[in-house]
Amino acid sequence: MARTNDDVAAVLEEYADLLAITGGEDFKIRVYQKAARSIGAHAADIDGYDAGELRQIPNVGEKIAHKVAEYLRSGTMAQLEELRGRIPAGVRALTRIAALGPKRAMVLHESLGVDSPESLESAIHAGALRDLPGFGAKTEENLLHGIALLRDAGERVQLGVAMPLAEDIVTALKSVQGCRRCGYAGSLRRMKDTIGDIDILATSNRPKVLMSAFIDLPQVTEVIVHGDKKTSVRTSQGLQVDLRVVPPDAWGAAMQYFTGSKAHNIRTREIAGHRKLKLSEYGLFDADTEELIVSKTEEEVYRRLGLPWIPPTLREDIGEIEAALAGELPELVTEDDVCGDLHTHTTLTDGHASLEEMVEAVAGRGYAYYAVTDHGPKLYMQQMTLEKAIAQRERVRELDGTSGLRLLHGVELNIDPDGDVDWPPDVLAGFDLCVASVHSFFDLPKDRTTRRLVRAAEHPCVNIIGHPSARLIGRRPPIDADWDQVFKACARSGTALEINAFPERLDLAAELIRRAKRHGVNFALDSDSHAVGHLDNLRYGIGTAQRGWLTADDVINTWPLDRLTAFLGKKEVLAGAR
DNA sequence: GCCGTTTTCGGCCCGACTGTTTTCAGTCG
Repeated sequence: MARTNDDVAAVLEEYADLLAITGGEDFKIRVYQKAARSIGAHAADIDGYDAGELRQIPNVGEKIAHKVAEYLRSGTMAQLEELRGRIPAGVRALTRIAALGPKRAMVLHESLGVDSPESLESAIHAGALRDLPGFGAKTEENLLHGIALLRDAGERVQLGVAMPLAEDIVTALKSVQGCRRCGYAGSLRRMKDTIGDIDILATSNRPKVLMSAFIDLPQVTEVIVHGDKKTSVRTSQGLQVDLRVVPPDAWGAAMQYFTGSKAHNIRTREIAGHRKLKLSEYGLFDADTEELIVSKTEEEVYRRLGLPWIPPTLREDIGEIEAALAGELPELVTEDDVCGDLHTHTTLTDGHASLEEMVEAVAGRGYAYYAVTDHGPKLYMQQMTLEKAIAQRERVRELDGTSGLRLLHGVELNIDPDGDVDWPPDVLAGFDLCVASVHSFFDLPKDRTTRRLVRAAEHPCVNIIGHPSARLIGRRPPIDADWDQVFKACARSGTALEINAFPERLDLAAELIRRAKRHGVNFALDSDSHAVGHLDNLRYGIGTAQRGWLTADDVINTWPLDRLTAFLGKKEVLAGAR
């Protein structure tokens, strides 16, 4: 479910951005950002809260509580509207360009009238930035690069944005009279890391009623086309949503068709052709007589093509058809296989929930074990110290075993440019597990980045390389490394690669997961939670792992605790033997 | 604008890099 909290957090972030662009006081901006994060991280849904209840949330004081209460009542805030009136939306979009913040965005707007990434690109090509103080040749180059990066992300939104929206729409449509079945298809069902538009499929004996209900949904701001079989709308986030209604008996064939991918469908239609069959969204037909053969379920459709049912996350025509024909489809890892989370944070560093709150939330998830891995001291802004880590460890030991949960005390180390990490081995040996991640120096030459990651992987105490490529979808490209060398080092040294489930990371990405798997690497599927609500993000990591063709056996946190601890302990044994 | 006191005002995660300057603002994590 898309939560009110997320809406409000987005609105407060927008307000903070607009304050920053208009030259607002730094501390004031930060307070709005902090309040946005606190509300986003607040465990309960704030829908219906009054100002008094809102004030109970950390970093929400009198002023912000009233603004948020106003938003909850009326759907907007007067002061936000005032700023929106002064600053074109495109100027805020400028700050999404890497290395361009609010200050220089405003300079560009005020002196050159730049009001979108596109107009900035034109201005650069026209040489308009040459005479602007503070903008040199290198800056122009960086800005063009940033604009290209933004364009590559295009109009697509992150999986973590599209999924809750699609689920809300499906839930709403299922309750409409006459609706028999409803579900999402397309790249969302294939769990791609970004989504261009949402495809929703339904069967109904009253399609007109369903379509009317669809265009009346509160999320809809624009109707693009409106018919009985297909209706397309745009939502307040600018995302297009297509609803297609098919006859009840065509559900399976339509689901297969609209799930795609296009490349996968071309292959399935080819196979149909070879068998003198014709496959469309309405069913599998005899090519000569046009007689319907099957259409009710996807399983039937695939079976009549001589194939087992192929999981949507594999349908990219990258070998799944061949594997299916050979009976060698992988038994994909599922959320039910996961026994614990191995990378999470608390308020000791940059998390928003205390150790106790996180543990309590996890206890309800049926995990067998759970690791707390706050940042090490090298991430200076977190102000971690060994004393704090040891105090946390004592508390972890006290809580261990409550609610049947085995607690592991870990740390997320920072990998420096040379591949070194925060603490010496004798300190690290005191942790149950060490995640090590890249948080800075993203632009090192490829050979240096490779050495850096290989050294980290070969460190006797590092068990998991966290978010290995350090990409931020639409904002920062992956670091450049000779990945095969890195994967070999991980396989050799018994270091797992993380699949970080945070929607803006999804790192490793599916393609690199497949490559790593060929080297025999193990993986850790982690939420990297900084709040209770983030624990649910794990499902996006599951989708990514499935797209990487992983089975439960590939993933160390599906293993029982004794096998996991043996894996974590093996590194030190290896190190001791050296 | 929030928080937490030394209770009504002062401090607010800290350090480093980049590109532009000629001593630093802007941006980032």
